[in-house]
Order: sequence, then structure tokens, then C-alpha cells
Amino acid sequence: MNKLKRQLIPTTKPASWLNHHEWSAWLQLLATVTLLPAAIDSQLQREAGMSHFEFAVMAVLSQQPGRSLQLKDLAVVANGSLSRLSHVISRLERQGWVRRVSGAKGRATNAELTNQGYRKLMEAGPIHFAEVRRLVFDVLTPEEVNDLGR
Amino acid sequence: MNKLKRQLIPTTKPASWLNHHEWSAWLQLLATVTLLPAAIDSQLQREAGMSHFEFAVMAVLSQQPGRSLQLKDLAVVANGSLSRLSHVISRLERQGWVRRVSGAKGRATNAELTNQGYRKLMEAGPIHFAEVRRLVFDVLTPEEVNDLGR
DNA sequence: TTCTTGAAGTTGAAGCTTCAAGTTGCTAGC
DNA sequence: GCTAGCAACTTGAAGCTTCAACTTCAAGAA
Repeated sequence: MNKLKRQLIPTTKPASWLNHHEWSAWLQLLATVTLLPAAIDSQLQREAGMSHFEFAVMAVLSQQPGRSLQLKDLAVVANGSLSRLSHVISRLERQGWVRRVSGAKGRATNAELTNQGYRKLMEAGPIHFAEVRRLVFDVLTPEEVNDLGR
Repeated sequence: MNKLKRQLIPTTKPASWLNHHEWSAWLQLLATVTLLPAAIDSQLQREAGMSHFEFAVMAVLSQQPGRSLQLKDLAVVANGSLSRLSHVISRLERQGWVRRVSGAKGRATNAELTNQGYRKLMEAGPIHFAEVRRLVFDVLTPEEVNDLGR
């Protein structure tokens, strides 16, 4: 199969396709960017019963004063759309891990981590980070870790 | 919001959470791995009417002899499950871009790129790769591109 | 005051992926 | 030649994300 992957280089190249060099770099990046989140997600799902996005949302909340943050800001920090977040918060509410609290100003809504949610997070953290270590930090040298910021 | 992102470092650290250094590296990687595919996907969707996975599938096919490949192999090269691929091929068939051909041996099924599919791909390629260049190669130095393979 | 505009959320539908449960056709062992 | 078991799909349901439409509230213009 690896042989196949290398064959993907276009033989006819209209002006704007990638050259050999770019192409193989892109394939590498693509595989990382595709496989890594999938692996992380499915492990977390299996062993802790939550998606990585849900984990991220709860992790952010746990670090905020009052374990609470306005949805709009939470969406940005968690790298998701407001709509997606709203649906996810509804699910987390159903699990009893998060609660909606109407925020101070205007139409603001805050999400607040419940105690139950906090306990769940503390339990999921080690499981998750062990996998992150295994898939990321154990594979990279320390300098490479430094370079991750590009 | 960037200030927020930096606050995510856990203040209490049970043995198996990440340390400061790992944590910020992980946040970087996470953002890349989350935002990059989303950006690529939505651009391709908007401007060429296909997902990145569909593009990848057709691109692989276009490079194979006979523009055709068995589903099991195609799934591996495109980094997806067989089930996912099967659904996607059905969609691509509906568009007339791909055709199922029963393979030589046993229960094998091949996917074959149609002429119409090939034309579509040729049209989508430049659109897609321009975006890849913009988001990846224009941001990285040549040495960094070299290092993408880790 | 009243009107307009924009930001923040919510909601439902449509589409995609995953998961589990089937099919179906080889092939190895008896 | 049978039969068990596996490999290669296919399919339908459940769950998640996206998208577009809608609601609500705040603030500034008129």
C-alpha cells in the first residue's frame, strides 16, 4: 500500500497542481491531520464515553474562574462554531456535566461545569493524555516538540 | 481570546496530565489538526461541490492504471474505513463521477473514474491546490516543508 | 421614542460518518 | 465434496456537524 501512496504524484501537471516535493509533504501532513484526530477521538469515545470536542469544552471550562464561560468565547477557544457548541452543550447538559446559566449582560449565556462534570473530566484526563503522549510526544524528539508552533 | 487559550494550563496537575511545555505544543497541534481540514473542506465544498475525502478518492483513482482500484485498497490509501468509502462511492456514482465495476477475483469491487469524473477532478484540482498552497506552503519555509515528514 | 442593525443563541433539517449486523464468495481442513 | 471461517463488501440506524432560518436583546440613528 505504501507503494500505492507514492504513485499519487500526477504525471500530467496543469500549471497549478503540486510538484513532487510539495505533493509528498502534503500527503504526509494529510495523513497526520486525518488519522491523528480520528485515533484520539475514538479512544476517548471508547474509554471515557465522550468525544474529543466535548473533552476540550469541559477542559476549557474547568480552567475558567467559576468554571464558567460565555458560549461565544468558548466556541472560539474550542475551535468550533457557535451552532456546534450549542448542540454539544445541550448533550452535556443531558449528561449532567454542564449547566447553562444566563450571563450578566444582554443575551449572553454561560456554560458552567457541574461537580459531576468536573469529576468526569478528572477521570477522563489521564486516559486521554496518556494516548496523546503515546501518539505525539513519544514519537517526536524534544526539538521537534519545540517546533510544533512552527 | 489568545489570552484565554494560554490560560488552559491546568493549575492542579494529577500525575498524568501534560506539563506546561507539552500542553502548549499540544494546543498548537490541535488547532492545526482541527482548523486546517475544516478550512480545506469548506473551501472545496463551496467552490467545487465536493468534500475533501471525495476529492482524495477521485485523485487516487485518476492515477491508477485504468483509473480504477479495488475498494479495500482505495480505503487504505484514502485513509478511510471501508464502510465510509462504500457510502461515498455511492454518492459519487449518483453524480456520475465514478462507476462500480466488479473486480477480477472473488468478491472484489473496483471503483472506476468516469470521463465526467476526470473532467470534474481536473477542474477542482487547481482550486483545491491553490488553497493548500495558501494555507500550507506559503506559511512554511522550505526547510519546514522538508520536516513535515517528521 | 421608534426604527434599524448587528451580535448571540437556538433550532430543525439535511448530509456525512460510524457502528453493528447482514451478505456473499473464497479457501483450508476434513 | 462439504463445511467452517474469513475477507470484502453493503446496508440501515444512530449520532454528530453544518447550514440556513429564526428569535432576542442592545445600541445607535433619526
